[in-house]
Amino acid sequence: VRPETRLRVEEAVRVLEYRPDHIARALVTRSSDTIGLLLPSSGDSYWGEIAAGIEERASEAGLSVLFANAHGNADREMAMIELFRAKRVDGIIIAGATGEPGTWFGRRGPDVPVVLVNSDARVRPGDLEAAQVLTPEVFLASIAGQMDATVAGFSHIAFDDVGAARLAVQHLLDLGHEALAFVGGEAIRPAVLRILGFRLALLQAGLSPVRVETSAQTLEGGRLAATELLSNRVRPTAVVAYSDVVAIAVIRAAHVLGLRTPEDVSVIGFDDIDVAAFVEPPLSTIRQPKRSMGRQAMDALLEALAGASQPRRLTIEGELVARSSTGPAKTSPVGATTNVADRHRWEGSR
Amino acid sequence: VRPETRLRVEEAVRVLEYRPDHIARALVTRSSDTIGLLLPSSGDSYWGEIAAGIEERASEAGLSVLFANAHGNADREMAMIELFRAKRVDGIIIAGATGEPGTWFGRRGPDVPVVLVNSDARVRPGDLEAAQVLTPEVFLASIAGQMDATVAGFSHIAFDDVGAARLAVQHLLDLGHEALAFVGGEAIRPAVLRILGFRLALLQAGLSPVRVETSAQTLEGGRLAATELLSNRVRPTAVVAYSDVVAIAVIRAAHVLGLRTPEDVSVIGFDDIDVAAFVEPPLSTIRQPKRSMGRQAMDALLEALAGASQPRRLTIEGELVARSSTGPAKTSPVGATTNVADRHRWEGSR
DNA sequence: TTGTACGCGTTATCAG
DNA sequence: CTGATAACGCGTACAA
Repeated sequence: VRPETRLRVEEAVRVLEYRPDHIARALVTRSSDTIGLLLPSSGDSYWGEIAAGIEERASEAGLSVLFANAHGNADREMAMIELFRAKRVDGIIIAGATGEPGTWFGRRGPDVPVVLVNSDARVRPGDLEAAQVLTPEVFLASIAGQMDATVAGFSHIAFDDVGAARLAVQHLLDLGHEALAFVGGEAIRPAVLRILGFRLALLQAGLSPVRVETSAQTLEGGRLAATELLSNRVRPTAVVAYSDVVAIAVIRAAHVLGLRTPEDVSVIGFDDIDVAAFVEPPLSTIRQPKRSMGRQAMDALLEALAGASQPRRLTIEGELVARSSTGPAKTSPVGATTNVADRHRWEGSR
Repeated sequence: VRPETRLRVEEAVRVLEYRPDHIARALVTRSSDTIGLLLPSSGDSYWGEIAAGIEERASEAGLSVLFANAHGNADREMAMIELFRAKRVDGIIIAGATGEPGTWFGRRGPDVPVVLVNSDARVRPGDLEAAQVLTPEVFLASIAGQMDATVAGFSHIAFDDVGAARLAVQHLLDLGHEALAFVGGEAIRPAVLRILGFRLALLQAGLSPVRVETSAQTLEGGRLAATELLSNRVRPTAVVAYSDVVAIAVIRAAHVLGLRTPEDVSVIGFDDIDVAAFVEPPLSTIRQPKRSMGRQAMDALLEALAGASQPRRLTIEGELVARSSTGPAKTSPVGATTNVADRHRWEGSR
């Protein structure tokens, strides 16, 4: 370009305050430089962190993000995906999906790359019960095929829930605990898998769970479930909570019942949300690298956008963060252990 | 439309899987049915809740939301506003802005409606010191004009920080406390205003603050500041923390120093974030209706979009939620009160 | 009621 | 290297 012309143009840009119109550009290039992000909810620091990682990476790559909350509602999830497509987004990231991926797109399949975060598939009715009753190996096998099928064709960044739960149990075992219970988590995939990992690890150690008490994965739900569990005559010495949020509720419920943490009952959670280190006592937990997972989800989408033909599958491992809500098991408080042993025998035999 | 033709069209829609192209539509209607949302960060449950309220209302109104995190960086803030305009959003909501609204748009002013949430203006260098040193009335007057000027032309939904701080102090006063300190909050507007309300309320009661210890508004920042404050020989009997996050850090720091809450030191925060009720002890706080504020911000934008000529100004009042982190002041532990009284005299006279 | 032409602000293509 | 012109898919206005 002739320098003189260049200057004249630049001057014109200045006085007219010209800015390229991305809408018109998108119409002709058929690319909006925008991705769609669907979350269960943005008010929650867990999904918020994942969203932050996604936005961060997207922004680096020059993409904007259109976001919506699905509120765990499969219909709304579909509607939003439809909207994203109408808005001609270049790609879609769906976190914590509750619907059935197979139904999201019509006969021709997805017309834009899709990456899933922690949402491999819908839990089928009965899965939660199956996870508690079936032999873990049998259940794991049955679920594995189902996962692959429903998620076929999508990239997927998933936390290793089974492995994380095993880590949690192992930590408690190392501290000498033998009477373990699981609290919280409804019929959603991560809960099913954490319960599974919990049972698997216990089985390997030759133990049976004292109890698996499911509940809504909220503070209130956790409180209710924990109160129920801990006011029982036969108490666990340690509880694995579905999440840090539930763990905080469990500690609180224990406190209300006059039980100290970790002296009377150890509690471990999952996720390592930001307040975990600052509650009283500081929470032991299995850390989930949320921000990094968000970035990796965006990386996978970027790859697909760049023309990768194979969807990317990534399993993210958790990491034990041992703080103060877990401690050594009391050295045989006679009466209690007898009861617990009875309970074990009963649970193990059904 | 003739019913027969209608059916023929609908059939065609079905077989071709036709969906209207919002991009092409936006080009001609000059309206993208999308708004831009700029947050300081989405990983944080405070802004996340506000975002949730905004998204909820926007969705009801049939609008999508394009979001970005500014990370408290004024340059990035400007860049994102620029991007939003290039993408032809119908309106912009900016939460927790750190930049100078006057510089966001060129000579001609904003070309789309803008609503601000809790971000009336930039704090000028010196404001934080002024808030601590000046007579509150003088400072308040000086700041009021400045706020109106920088925010002129924008709608604004703002939490009443001054009033909220007065509520917090009043609560402590009612419990018999006389030695109060403020902890946390850097040179950002809400901190300046909360410190102001804190001083104002104390002044009216004829008291002086034991200390105002500023810090980053993070768990770590709060911990450092509180440790510094509480390891001093002259300790307050109650502390007003900049936020719930800081309050949690203060309680933790107190605990590490062997101080019990609320027996040795009462602590109150602001915001009522979701874990506030579940930390140990449950936090007393001034609740901020975050989700509702988000909805109201969106309402203001919708109003402007509908053609309202006047920007909407809304001040949202806080609400005291008294839980267990605050308790009655100890009835005159002689040695301590003498010291505190001395300190008062010294502080008041400077 | 139905069909047709034009323009929205770009990019891409092709002739000068 | 420059300048003109044709799409992109939709709304709108007007003619048939």
